[in-house]
Amino acid sequence: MQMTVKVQPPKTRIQRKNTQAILDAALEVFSRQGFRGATLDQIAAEAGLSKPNLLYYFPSKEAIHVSLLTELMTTWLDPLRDLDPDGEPVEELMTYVRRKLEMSRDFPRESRLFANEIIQGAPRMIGALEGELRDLVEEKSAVIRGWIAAGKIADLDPHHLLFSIWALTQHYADFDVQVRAVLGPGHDPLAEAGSFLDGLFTRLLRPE
Amino acid sequence: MQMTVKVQPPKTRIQRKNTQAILDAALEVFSRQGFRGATLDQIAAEAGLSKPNLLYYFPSKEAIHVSLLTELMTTWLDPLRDLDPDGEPVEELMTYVRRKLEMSRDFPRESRLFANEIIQGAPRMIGALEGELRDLVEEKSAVIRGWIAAGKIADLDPHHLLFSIWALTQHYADFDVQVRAVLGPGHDPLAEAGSFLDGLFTRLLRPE
DNA sequence: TCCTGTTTTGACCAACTGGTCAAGAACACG
DNA sequence: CGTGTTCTTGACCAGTTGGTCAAAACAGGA
Repeated sequence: MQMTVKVQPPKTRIQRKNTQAILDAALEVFSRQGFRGATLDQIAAEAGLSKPNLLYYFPSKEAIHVSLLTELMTTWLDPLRDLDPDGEPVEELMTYVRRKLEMSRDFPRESRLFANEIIQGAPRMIGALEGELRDLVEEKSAVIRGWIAAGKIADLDPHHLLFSIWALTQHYADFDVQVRAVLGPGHDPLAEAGSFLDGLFTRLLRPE
Repeated sequence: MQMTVKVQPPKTRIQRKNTQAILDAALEVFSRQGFRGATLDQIAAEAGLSKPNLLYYFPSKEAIHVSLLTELMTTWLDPLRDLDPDGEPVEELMTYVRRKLEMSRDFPRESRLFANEIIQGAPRMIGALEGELRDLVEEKSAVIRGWIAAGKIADLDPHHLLFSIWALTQHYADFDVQVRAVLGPGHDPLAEAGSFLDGLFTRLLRPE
């Protein structure tokens, strides 16, 4: 029966290959078109499979989308999870910024998938945002407040500090087209962003 | 004939009222669902009109979308246009930041419409981005470089400075759902963002 | 009041959408 | 090689989509 296919990690070689191809194709299409704008035909074509074949591996369009979002939520938060309370404060935060920017460079489709979901009102993620994400942010905010109290970094609202890191790094993935249009050819947006954000957060975090 | 309706600003009272209702409804729907995800039925329902009646005022779904984007492009760039080369540099840039944040507060749907279009790869806006927008950015970048050379503000890449302003302010409109989920109840995200960004850009722009 | 131009709509259409199904093709393995 | 399982697909379906059209309802000036 089919349950095996979706509940547990795929077993056979073919299953592994095809579910991966489907998720990859779906990421491509969903990240550009959003959930409603994407069609199973597009995803099937992109994956090099027939539409009924897609639906052999996933029970519905929604299931593919949810599968992507679930996987994303975990890996997306990893860099923040790694923020070490016992590390050197400025260095810890700068590392976080750099890792987030690397993710914009290496996984722009994932970033756009996420952006699409949020802009839509996060119909399938609101739970995770108010649960997992909120808890993690609360935990790390406490750490940051500790650093501030210890005079290690400037006095900034931890929530909005995190928002600013998200906004500034994800912008280079989500608005990539605009960034490139404005910069014109002969630029490496992500490399430039690297040194710009390095300077920005160095200034911002430095205690008075 | 119909041409009159769309080419020139509507003439009769009814035309003015209905085209406005349509554009407003379309903004609501497109900004949440993106172009492909939005349907004429949704827009018609939101506008309180029948679908054929929509198509009496606009020749197609695409025409409504283009109409919104065109209007948006102008008003969206106004604050940047107002950046005064002869003003006090830090004050000019802070004013720009504040106005952009006000737009996120007062026109979040417009911000999301724009974000949707860019994330999709800007199929209907790439021209404006590489033309109008790029030219304006180039002009203002020169102004900013002048301010830097005069030692009035810190030495920052003008392009990426502008990107950072866009990213930080629009984040509060586009990712509103996430911001509220993380902050929880009892917060006024936009107000807090106001003072946070004020502090951020004060530190950032201050010459060493 | 009547008449002309404007506005509105029900009925309709072809293309597309997510999803089903039964039957066939490919595969694994004794 | 045979056979049970996994994989693949063409044909199909009902609901939705953008868009058309002719006819009806309406507005407002003479």
